Amino acid sequence: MARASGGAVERRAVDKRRVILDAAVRVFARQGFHTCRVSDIADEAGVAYGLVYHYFKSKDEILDTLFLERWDILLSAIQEVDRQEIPVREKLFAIASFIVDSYRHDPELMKVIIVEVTRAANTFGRTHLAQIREAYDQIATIVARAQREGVLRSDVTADFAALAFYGAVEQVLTGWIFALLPTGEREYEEAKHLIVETICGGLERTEGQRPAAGSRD
Amino acid sequence: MARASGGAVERRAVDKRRVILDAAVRVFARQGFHTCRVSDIADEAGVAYGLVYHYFKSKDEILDTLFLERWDILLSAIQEVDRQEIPVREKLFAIASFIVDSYRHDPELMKVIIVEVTRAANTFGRTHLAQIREAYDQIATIVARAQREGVLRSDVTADFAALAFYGAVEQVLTGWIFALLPTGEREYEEAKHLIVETICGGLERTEGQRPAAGSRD
DNA sequence: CTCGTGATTGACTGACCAGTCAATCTGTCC
DNA sequence: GGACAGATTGACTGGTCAGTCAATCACGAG
Repeated sequence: MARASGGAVERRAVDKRRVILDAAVRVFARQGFHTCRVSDIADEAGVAYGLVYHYFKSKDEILDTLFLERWDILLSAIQEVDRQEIPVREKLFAIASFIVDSYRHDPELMKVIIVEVTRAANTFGRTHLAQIREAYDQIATIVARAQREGVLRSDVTADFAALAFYGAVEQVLTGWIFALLPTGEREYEEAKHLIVETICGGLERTEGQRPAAGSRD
Repeated sequence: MARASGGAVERRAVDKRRVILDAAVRVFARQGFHTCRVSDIADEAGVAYGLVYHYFKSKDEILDTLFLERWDILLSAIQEVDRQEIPVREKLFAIASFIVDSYRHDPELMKVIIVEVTRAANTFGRTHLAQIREAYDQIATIVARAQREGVLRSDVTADFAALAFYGAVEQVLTGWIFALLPTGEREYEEAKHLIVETICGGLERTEGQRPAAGSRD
């Protein structure tokens, strides 16, 4: 199937699959995975009900696909960041930036991934626990190296540090998703700095560091 | 109904309601709210199907009740902590302790609250967003006061600090719930310190603070 | 003993919806 | 043109379950 000559056919086929996936993002974001019907996705995509099952084995597989597509990109991005020869703080900033920018670029997709998979570890995320853990582990690796180099304190375990970092990021996205936090270009940039500042620098006022972003004493 | 003389009747009635609620916790924890059937709860409680609807308007109302009961206690606990005249760090430690101990005392209930409500803001938590926000706000208030007193830095907003703190706590509980993190008495105690240490002190190695692993000031 | 009220029972119903499938369409290849 | 393959359609089925309800029970009061 899909011989070299059949480019046009295959292109069209791939497109419909994509159309369905994109529609699913919108529907999941709007109604939630459990609440929506497969027919809602078909309607949103402007295709017949049955076509959804031509391209996907089940409703679950659609969410699955959406998550894995995006999570793989995230994992690659973290690895890429880790390869660079820059200070931890910059690595963490780069990771926070990547995730925040993902949200900026496609809030609906990120909403689905966070709300329906990452934060729904019971229902659906269970299947993907390994993937999610992989992200934690990569971050922990970055922290552990910095600890060995003496840049980060060692009495907070790397695993725990990764948890706290990821927790802050997820919490911020969740805040945006449910409008607990104001959104906007400025807020996105600010959040990146705040996350890294909080996790690396800590909340307590110290002598050494007071970079004060336009602040007064 | 429930005349003064009818103590025994009322007691029995209240008990069955409680039996159903407790059974629901076990069932929700084991199978998840969406996956379980009302008949599973009835079976677990050892009562007839219909009795569940005698005490609760709907399946949702059971989860509702469970969440609100517990969340009210949490909110009171935070307020109580805030009333005390102790340093921020100790206040945050007390809050972290309360939540960790809640988990220690009743992991199934906390699992249900975290997984099915708090982390499931889309499906169910939406109804309780205001309650959840209330907890954030109370924490933010504590941070804000400490900022005014000059104990905490002011370039990280109080709202954001609360988010990061709560995020760390929730992330740790989630780690325990899904066995990403080892559980046990020692781990529970350790977690309380790590959360506060990370959020207040930050991950970076500094001159002033270096309370090596086992020690306390 | 009898009445009444609330507790308790579990069979039943009505709605919903994921997934199936047989029919039809579209385009390619020879 | 004919035949084949995959794309596309949407009506239909089968199973699931939340919630209802009429019947029965348990017990206190008079």
